[in-house]
Amino acid sequence: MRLTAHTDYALRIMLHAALSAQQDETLLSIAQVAADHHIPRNNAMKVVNMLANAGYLETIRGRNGGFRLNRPASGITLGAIVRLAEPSLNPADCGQCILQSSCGLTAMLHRAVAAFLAELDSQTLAQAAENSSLPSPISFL
Amino acid sequence: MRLTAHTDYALRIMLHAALSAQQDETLLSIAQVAADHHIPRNNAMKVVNMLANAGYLETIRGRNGGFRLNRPASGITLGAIVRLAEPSLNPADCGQCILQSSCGLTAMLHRAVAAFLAELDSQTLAQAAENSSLPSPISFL
DNA sequence: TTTAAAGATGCGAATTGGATGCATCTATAC
DNA sequence: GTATAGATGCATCCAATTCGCATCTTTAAA
Repeated sequence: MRLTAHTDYALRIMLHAALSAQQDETLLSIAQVAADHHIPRNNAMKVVNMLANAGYLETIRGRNGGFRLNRPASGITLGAIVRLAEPSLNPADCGQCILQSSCGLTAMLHRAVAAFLAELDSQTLAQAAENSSLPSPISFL
Repeated sequence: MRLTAHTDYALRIMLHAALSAQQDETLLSIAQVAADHHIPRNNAMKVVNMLANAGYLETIRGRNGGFRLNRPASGITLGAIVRLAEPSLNPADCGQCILQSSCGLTAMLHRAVAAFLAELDSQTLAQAAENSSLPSPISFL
């Protein structure tokens, strides 16, 4: 019953981007955000890339590049981020089970996952940001 | 977003025990159930032990021993089994996060997990058994 | 036009939780 | 007393995940 580290990172990075967007239009650098959150730089890159490919972030290459939210935080749900980042949303692998189709558990598990995601779908990144704040200074080596 | 194999096994074994209890009072043997479900015998033992220690199963040692439900299937929820078997119900490890207490995500994640478990709490093993049936013969090598 | 900064991407190593097997012990029926 | 079946601890293995390295592309500044 755990999310992968990538999903965790994705949520943090998106929240960070949302909080940053509240203040100004400056770009965030992957390296800086990774350092701030103690996330390995390469992992942060992969997560930012994934989020950018999905349209949630805008990335600008080259010197003075970086990334920022690509659309309003009010239009992005936490559920969407989790769905994107999580490699599997099947709590169990029923493929080899002898009960197969005559099993009352699978339907139940699906409903439980649906409830989990529904809860996350009910809150937007903007709402999550309202209840959050970045420590200042954000970089406190 | 996966349950561990042990949790999966626990659900299957409990369902199996419930279905078996519907028919007669005979004991199930761990070895047999493990073979039926293609679960490694040692793992099945550990799961049965865990379930027995938690009071869900009764185990009888020695020759002609085995196990069976220790209380009515109508009084056991799927949520209870999952809570028991799952080693962690924290979808993310927030321990080292710089956002710490000023993070709007943790509360949300907790609510999502709560929704997941609530859904599983809403159905009993007896109800799950109603929608299930063991293949016959159960051992079909 | 050269250089430096910053993102993009693929590959492979390393780690770590989980799963499995082995050995041994205890209990009980026959 | 012996065979069977569960109880339990230890050791090993395995695979998903995580992480780092190397290399490439892009773009702004010098």
